[in-house]
Amino acid sequence: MENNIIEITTDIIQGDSSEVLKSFESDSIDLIITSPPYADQRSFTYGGIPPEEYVDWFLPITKELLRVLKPTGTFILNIKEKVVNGERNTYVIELILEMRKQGWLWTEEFIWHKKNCYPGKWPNRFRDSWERLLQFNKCKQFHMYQDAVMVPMGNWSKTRLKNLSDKDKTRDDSKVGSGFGKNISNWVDRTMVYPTNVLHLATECNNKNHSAAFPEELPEWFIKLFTKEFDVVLDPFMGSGTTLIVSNRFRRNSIGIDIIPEYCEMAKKQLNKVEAYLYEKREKYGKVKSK
Amino acid sequence: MENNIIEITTDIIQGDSSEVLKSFESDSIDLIITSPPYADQRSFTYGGIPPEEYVDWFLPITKELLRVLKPTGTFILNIKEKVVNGERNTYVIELILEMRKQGWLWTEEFIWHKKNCYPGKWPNRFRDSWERLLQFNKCKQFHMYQDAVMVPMGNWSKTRLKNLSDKDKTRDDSKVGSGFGKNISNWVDRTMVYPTNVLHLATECNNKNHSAAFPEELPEWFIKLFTKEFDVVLDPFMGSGTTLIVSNRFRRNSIGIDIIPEYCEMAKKQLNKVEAYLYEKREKYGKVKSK
DNA sequence: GTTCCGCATGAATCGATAG
DNA sequence: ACTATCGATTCATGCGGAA
Repeated sequence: MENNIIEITTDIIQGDSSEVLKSFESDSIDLIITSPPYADQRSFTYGGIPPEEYVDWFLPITKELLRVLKPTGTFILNIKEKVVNGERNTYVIELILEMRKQGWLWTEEFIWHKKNCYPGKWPNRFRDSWERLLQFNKCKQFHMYQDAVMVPMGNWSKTRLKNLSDKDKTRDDSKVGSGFGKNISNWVDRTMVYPTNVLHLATECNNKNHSAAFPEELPEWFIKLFTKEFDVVLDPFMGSGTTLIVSNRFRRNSIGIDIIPEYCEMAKKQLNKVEAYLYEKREKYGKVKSK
Repeated sequence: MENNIIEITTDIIQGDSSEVLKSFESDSIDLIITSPPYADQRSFTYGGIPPEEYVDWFLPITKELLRVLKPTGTFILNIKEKVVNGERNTYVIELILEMRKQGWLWTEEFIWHKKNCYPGKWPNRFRDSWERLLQFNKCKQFHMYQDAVMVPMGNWSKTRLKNLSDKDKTRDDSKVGSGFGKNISNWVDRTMVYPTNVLHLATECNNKNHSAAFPEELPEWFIKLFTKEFDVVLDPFMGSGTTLIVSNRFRRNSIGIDIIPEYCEMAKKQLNKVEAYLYEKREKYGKVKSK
């Protein structure tokens, strides 16, 4: 058979996830990754849910997510409890317990260490520089592609990660052995190492309007770790669409849902840019291989 | 009044914390910092508690801890849930919820990022390189001395911390009051910054036998942050006595409890070494000022 | 089939030493 | 003072075998 282009589909659905998801087929999603609106007492702009209602608000959605996820799939939930009345609120840990009652397995908790976190100073509290990345699964036997997220070891990682475009990454990795001679030959044996469950990423999100945006590296890491090409990624709180853009870039199908029409528009615009860019690339570099 | 030596007391009590603590005076402790035996299904060597019994086992102790803590005091709990049957067990988050019912405030959760974590490779899991440091308080108005844990900014921190042996540290700190003050105050403006709630420490403890040891930097950080000189520090699961040794070094009174006689002996030996050393120092550098 | 325990497997960073 | 080695350190999991 000849090589042909397999289209990567990227769907944006405007609506309430708890309703929209009901029309989804069961066992159809490979990875759910999302950063839901955090509980917030004050700003009710973007679905700001009061902390005490947060669990009840979220559970109907996680119930549908459990249904639509493939048995081998994974659900990554980026969340962090707010300080309410001088205390860390408990809605996140209550949510974990309730989700387990629904049938979710709480497989792991990754830490996202935000290297440049919000500035500020308080008399009885330091700056909060980490968030939870809760991993939930349907079954113990889920897909995990660990090799896809190996990182350069030691101090190289820092200097290297600074100035790389997307393409430099792969090319760099394959060419490391040749160019620099003896210095590098020491490293060649074991340049790449497995990461741990602590992620060090700076929080640089392009879309400052969205209240719950994460940097592209975050969905990228989990998309590489838990999906392969042509798998389906779902973000039930799409926001500005970072998850979809990254999915598209790495040739994963994706679906984004958001209740706010403006975000859907914004995500569409972003995607059009990306797709135009990708189309150019295809023309330039030839057609994409089918799987 | 003349300068005179105020003795720093360091008490070691062999026994079960849930019983021993009952004889303690209420509202008498400034800081509780401890790393209790983690739940473990398998090894019952050091009070290995099965996960499903962990909360019930711990709650009577936290009840007493709440009583003996000063209203302005803090309780730091170093803990991490094990993987049980492919899932992160929930005993830690259940413990948080139950402790709040006792009256504790869950003020903050620090992350201890263990830079050199346990080896291993598993098909569906990366190495676990972080632990929780849960901060509990009795009242919202607790003592916090943020300036005491400011860190040199940028790369200096690394290079400085590298070259510090234990002796250098003590010498540093004992001299801070006198000669070096001015120099430091110059730097404070631009080189010292407040830390965040993520601690980066390597796990190297001198006492290899103890199954529940943390590195000295950990209690050091919290002792500086939450106590001043001559305050009282309590470790209800003393183990090899790291908390007491550090308390002593920084001129805090301390009390350690452990159920295992061998650990009490070990801690006493360690302390004797330290005290002999300190005595030498005093002779050399003159008497210690009273408060 | 269950559940239990023992044991082999397992990776990267830090610190000190030497060049 | 910087670099490159070596050696030491680490509160784990999953698997298999036994009860």
